[in-house]
Amino acid sequence: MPTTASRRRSIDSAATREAILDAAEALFAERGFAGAGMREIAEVSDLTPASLYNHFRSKEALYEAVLARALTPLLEILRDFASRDQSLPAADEMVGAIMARLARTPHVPRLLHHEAASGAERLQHISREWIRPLFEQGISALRRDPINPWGEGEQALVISAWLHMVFGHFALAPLLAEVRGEDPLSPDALERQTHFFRKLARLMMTPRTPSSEPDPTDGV
Amino acid sequence: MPTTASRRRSIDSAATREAILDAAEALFAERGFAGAGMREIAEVSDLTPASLYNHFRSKEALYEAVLARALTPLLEILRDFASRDQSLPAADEMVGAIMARLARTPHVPRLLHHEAASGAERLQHISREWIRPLFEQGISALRRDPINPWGEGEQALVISAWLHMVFGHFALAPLLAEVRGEDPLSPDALERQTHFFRKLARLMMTPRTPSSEPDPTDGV
Amino acid sequence: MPTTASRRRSIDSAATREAILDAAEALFAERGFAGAGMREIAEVSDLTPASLYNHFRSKEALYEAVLARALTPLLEILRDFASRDQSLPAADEMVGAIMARLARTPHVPRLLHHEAASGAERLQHISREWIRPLFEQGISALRRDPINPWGEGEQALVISAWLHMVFGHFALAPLLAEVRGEDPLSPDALERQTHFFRKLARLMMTPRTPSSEPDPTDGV
Amino acid sequence: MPTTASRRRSIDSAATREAILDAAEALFAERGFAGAGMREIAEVSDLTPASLYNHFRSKEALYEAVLARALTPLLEILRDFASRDQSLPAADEMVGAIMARLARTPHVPRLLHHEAASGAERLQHISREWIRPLFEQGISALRRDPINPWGEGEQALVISAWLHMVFGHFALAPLLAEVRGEDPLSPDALERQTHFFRKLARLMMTPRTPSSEPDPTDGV
DNA sequence: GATGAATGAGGATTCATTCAT
DNA sequence: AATGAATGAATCCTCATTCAT
Repeated sequence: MPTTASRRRSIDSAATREAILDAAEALFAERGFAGAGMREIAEVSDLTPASLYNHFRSKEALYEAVLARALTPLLEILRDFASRDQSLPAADEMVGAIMARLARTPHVPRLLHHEAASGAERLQHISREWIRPLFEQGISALRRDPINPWGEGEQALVISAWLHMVFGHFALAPLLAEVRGEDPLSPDALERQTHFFRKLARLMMTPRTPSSEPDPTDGV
Repeated sequence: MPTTASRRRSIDSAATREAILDAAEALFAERGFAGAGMREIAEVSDLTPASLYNHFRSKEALYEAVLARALTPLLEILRDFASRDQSLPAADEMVGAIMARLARTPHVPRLLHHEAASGAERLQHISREWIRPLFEQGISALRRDPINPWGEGEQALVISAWLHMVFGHFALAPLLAEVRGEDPLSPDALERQTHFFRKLARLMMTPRTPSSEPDPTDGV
Repeated sequence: MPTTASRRRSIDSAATREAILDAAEALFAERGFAGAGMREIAEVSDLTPASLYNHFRSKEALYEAVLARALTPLLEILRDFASRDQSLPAADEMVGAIMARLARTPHVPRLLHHEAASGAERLQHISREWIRPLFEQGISALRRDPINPWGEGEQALVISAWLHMVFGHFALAPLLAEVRGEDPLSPDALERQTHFFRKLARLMMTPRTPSSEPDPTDGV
Repeated sequence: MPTTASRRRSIDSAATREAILDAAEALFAERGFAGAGMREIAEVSDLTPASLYNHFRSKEALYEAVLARALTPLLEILRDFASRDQSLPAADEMVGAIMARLARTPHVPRLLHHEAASGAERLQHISREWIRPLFEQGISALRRDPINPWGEGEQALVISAWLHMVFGHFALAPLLAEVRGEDPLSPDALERQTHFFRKLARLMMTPRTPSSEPDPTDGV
């Protein structure tokens, strides 16, 4: 049974830890692992660089804690969906929920993009621990939908495409904002985007209308 | 008229310059601007760090040279497509050609992702100079296609989606390789991916079949 | 009159203090003052660095406490010998007793070596307080032995030589262990060493046999 | 064939390297590995800390270079003696020459003392590379002297004793200076010390006069 | 008496860059 | 054009120490 004092201290400590994670998440997302400095993270957290090390053993450890905290909720959403049997297209709702979630932590996709590009050691860990489950849940949801037009070999490509579209929307938001002259993360824009995704999802899940056009052959 | 010696030296110099750009492109793509070091770039180019400065004024200048060299061909492809009037869905071929091009310089999308995530000053320049034209060409191509099912407000979203899917395929390749257990950049995988993109493009350009499902309303 | 509780606490405290001194002695001996860290000392003492400061004002203070605790018994042995009048070569027994004592605290000579090499401020204190008495007792013992072959000017050198041999045996033990393939501090090795020292002591105290060899002249 | 310029640069570089080694040797000897700071070494060498790394990969590498430069001449003296067959006691001259050499680089013994006390990994290397040869040469010299009074098991102890006396004289010089009120490294003191060592060497090599005293038994 | 958290000073090392050669 | 050496600034991190609890 913790004493009042120790409970208080533990609460303070947990708050500080979260503050550090917040600062680190934003900076790592913005500048990548190498580009974000402990000094700056400390400044944003209202601490001295030395103090960070009372909470995280190293920059690496801090980074991993950021990733874990950021990715866990996503995985839980996926798991939640997988556990329910849904008659309406799974992708439709899945995307909606994830959009809502990512809207609250838009740094996550950027973190993932940085990581993905790096091809570094850490990537393996992330891939196995977080992304592969995400894929598996997505593919199994696809399989349960009997009328979708995609063959066995295309399912992974469908999931990848959604991964790119959803995560890309958030990760490339600064770029899109510049180009489109509107913040893609504003509530308004997000709603339109979600709407678009749903429309696209239904399009992608529609049983193939036997088209008269021949399948074009690539000259790639 | 340059002497033989000076022309030779100039050729050597140009070759060295390209070697540096190659090394820098790979490293900037892998680790971002901050994460790539001049020392390492020099090593890969078989030079001393000091020598890099005989070819580029600074790390910044080198980075910009890398971006320019990488993005120019893409833009040219786009311009080329825009100049021709094409009856078949523009997106279909555009994607095919860009896939083929990116397959040869897979670093480019990663560079762009790093840049996009940063939200830094440089982003403005890139956006205006490179991405906005790319968007405009894409949208104008969409508009010229009279039967596509997307409303005026959705066109930018369609282009964005394609940007995410195409660039994401290359930029997240290391991650996808881990997850899918297959290199997404292998010729085989690339062909399947292109095929998938074409199928999807036709799907997305198909005139809307009046669906019986009501348009779902978001609870986002 | 202390209460039971307070006496208990005081005993605990004393025990903790000793534990800290033990840890510190070992680490200072191994790595010198600068090389030993409070963090490590705390770990070995099963405490937090902060807790050390409940027992010692500073690292300096802890170091001095270690020295005092380590050197006092040696000085007492010396004093004890000086107080008794001994007909048999003083050095003989003195060495034996000191060997036995040092065998129990082999860190002491290493501490002294670190200190001696440093030439630092602290050295003065140690020298005056501990080493000078040791020398004086040794020299006065030499003087009381009427038949030793050493002139007045050589007495300090004799004592120095013994200091080096005895302390060196313990201080350089890790090195000797490596070289000789045997731990010089094992009971067996220590006994042989003591035996050797006694033999040498008798040799050094033997009255000079008028040698026919001329005193060699140095070509140094 | 080096150009004039490159030869000049190489000479300058070598001089700088030596300057760094000089500074490092003195500081490592005085304060040990942990106690000596790169900043201070740089200051003494009239350089910036960063510049040190143009000449040595790390503090460790610098330290090892210091040790190598310091110990090599000693080993050569030893090897030289071993190669000559000498009728007069080998130890006598060996000690003289080494004293003369150490008088010129009095830091070496202190370095060795620091190392020896540390029991660290590096010790193995030093022991095998430098000290063991020194021992072997010494013991083989002892063996070649047919009349010395030491048994087979005592030879290593004799060598150890000399190691302690000779190296101790230099390593503990700051302490002895304090205690004896005279610098043991002054030319005068060194000559007396060498003389003493020679006298002692002859004493130790004297064939055993059958003493009537019984060999004392230790009560250790 | 013990400790978790905080910190200023300093640790070694790397950074991008310059310049004489 | 190429480079070895030099460097100021910054890197991550550890240090001894303090203090509220």
